[in-house]
Amino acid sequence: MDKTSFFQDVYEVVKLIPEGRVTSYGAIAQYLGTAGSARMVGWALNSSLTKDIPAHRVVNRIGLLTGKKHFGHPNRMKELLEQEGIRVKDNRIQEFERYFWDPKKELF
DNA sequence: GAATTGACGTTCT
DNA sequence: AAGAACGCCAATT
Repeated sequence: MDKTSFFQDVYEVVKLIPEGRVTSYGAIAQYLGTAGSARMVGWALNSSLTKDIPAHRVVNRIGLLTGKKHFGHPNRMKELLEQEGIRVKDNRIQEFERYFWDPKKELF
């Protein structure tokens, strides 16, 4: 095993997120066993922007598009989510619980 | 090398 | 109930 490729693990999980689904930083962090370091997930995704990682499917615990500003343009993230059939109001995902994809439940 | 910040979340006050 | 503080760990300055 590597010396904790936290980032790479995050990429794996995010890439496994089905279309029309979303997850939260904490969920990924907990799945990786690094609960509490949800911030690192954000950092990881920051690097994922230049990769093939659909980071727009990852939001904070309340379904708020906190990282929209990192997509180059604030509306980019919202547009991407809506393209997948997810209803987004301002910066908040509607029925977040319904779209929530928990790796601990789906993958575990 | 120390201090600060950051796409969060939990817990204490 | 609402607000403030802390913890996580890496990257940037």
